[in-house]
Amino acid sequence: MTSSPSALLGALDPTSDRAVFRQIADHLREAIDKGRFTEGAKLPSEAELVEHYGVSRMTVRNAISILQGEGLVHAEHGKGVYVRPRPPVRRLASDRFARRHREQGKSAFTVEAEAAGSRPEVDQLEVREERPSQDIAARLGGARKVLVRRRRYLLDGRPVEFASSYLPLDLARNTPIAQPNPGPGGIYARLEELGHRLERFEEEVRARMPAPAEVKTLRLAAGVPVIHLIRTAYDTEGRAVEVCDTVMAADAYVLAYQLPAI
Amino acid sequence: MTSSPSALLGALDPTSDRAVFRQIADHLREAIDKGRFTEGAKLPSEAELVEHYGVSRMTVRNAISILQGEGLVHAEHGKGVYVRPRPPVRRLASDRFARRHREQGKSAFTVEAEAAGSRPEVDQLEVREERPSQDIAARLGGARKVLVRRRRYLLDGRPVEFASSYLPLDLARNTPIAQPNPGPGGIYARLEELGHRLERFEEEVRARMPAPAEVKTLRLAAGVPVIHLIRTAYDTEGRAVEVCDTVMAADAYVLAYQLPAI
DNA sequence: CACAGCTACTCGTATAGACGAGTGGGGGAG
DNA sequence: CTCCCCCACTCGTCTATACGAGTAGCTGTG
Repeated sequence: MTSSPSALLGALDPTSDRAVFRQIADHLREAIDKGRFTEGAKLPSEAELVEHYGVSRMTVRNAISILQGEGLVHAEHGKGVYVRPRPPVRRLASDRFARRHREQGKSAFTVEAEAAGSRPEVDQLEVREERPSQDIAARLGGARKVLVRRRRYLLDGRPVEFASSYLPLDLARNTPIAQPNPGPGGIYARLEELGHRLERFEEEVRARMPAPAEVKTLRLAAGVPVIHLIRTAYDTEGRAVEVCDTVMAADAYVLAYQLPAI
Repeated sequence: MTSSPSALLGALDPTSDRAVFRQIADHLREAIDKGRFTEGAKLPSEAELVEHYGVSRMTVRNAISILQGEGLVHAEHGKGVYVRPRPPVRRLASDRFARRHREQGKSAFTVEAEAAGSRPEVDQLEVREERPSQDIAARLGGARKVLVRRRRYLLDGRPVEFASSYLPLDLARNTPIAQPNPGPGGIYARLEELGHRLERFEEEVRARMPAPAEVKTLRLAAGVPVIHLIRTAYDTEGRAVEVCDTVMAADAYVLAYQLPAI
């Protein structure tokens, strides 16, 4: 016998013109915000909420779906509705492409994850030649064919990021970059060995709700947006030598940048 | 008499184990992606979809609510469900805090918006003294009281950003910074006049779904995340002189950064 | 012609009920 | 005692219905 939700949740206000399911959502949200339900805690079941508020089940489900859309809770079939724990975030430092980080044997992702005590994995690696989209082609200065490297990154078994790198084919073909494992320091190290000394990166950051394919690939919970990052790498001659298109689970990342006050 | 949706939408697959409302959502999403419904176009009404698929209205509404959660469509009471137009985005360039931009009379937001042909407004301006949250205090090096400047930014009447600046009180009290209008070049110009020459900014970027208050302030549609940006400004002595906490409508912004390849 | 009101259409909210499917615990069979 | 099955509980899907409320166009009245 679980204790009645009445101890934690108030009563509806029949005089309010706020819809009943919104009032219920408000109650639950407030209870979560105030710590009456902590991370990982189980909310009252739909049946209990129906009983407590004296409304129909669809009304209760409607309320819960609001909280799901806000990313506050997630439902587990057959078990219950739980307050979503905030997963540990991975901080992308602004110096993550500093040359000194490339001197080591492992990839930046691996080194950084292990330093943070997480278990890194790379997954779904795919290397192929393609005709680029108009956008990618334009960013690469009009390349007509590109080498694409796709891969998925996981932390402790959880997918957190899916990235596609595009390189002009004339630059990458028949080089270690076209190998699944490009070697220590990653493709940036190889690019520099090939004579393309990197000068700067440009990053564009957007946020949006994920497409269904992204929900699947990143195993995203309801109410989790994605950060869409497009990075272009330029060499010292001003040529765009790589475009990396990355989709990240927004609840797993915080991006950090340093801006000089010129 | 509107034309039947049958011309644009397929039929359900009864052998599929995908839920009916998901199949309907898939159909509509595909039709939108393929341009059979363009931006601003009206989807078939709930009644028409009920008729077309032979399902109950709740099932159709369930399907539509998926698309709303993805930010693809929005419903207008009494009118219909429309494909969400992508609003013009404001690009925040990485040099937006360059000193040369402060030399002019107007604020960065105003100058930039007018250059882009939009009508900028600043709104809900509030200046007050407060005890900072633990997080803000830590970022400001342990300040116990701060001056807070809050304001909302609008483009062409649409709220796009809500920002709060926090400055150590000992630094900002009885200066033009404590005035509602701090004068040409904004508070960064005033800080430099006060002897705090700015050296660098640190920005942290997160994305998440908005809290209800943010939905209201930014008049956010369903399925639009927010970008949460926290910027700390440091002077040449390494002191944190301002923290700016900004919440932006994610569909209105793209952030651009330049990273040197050191 | 102008305008008020009716009406048909739209989505919003809410009810009551049914069945399906995943989970976990308790009790009975071996 | 161990294992398996069943049952109770959970959320997931779907139907059918009802009324409320916003919108827009048509129509009849003044």
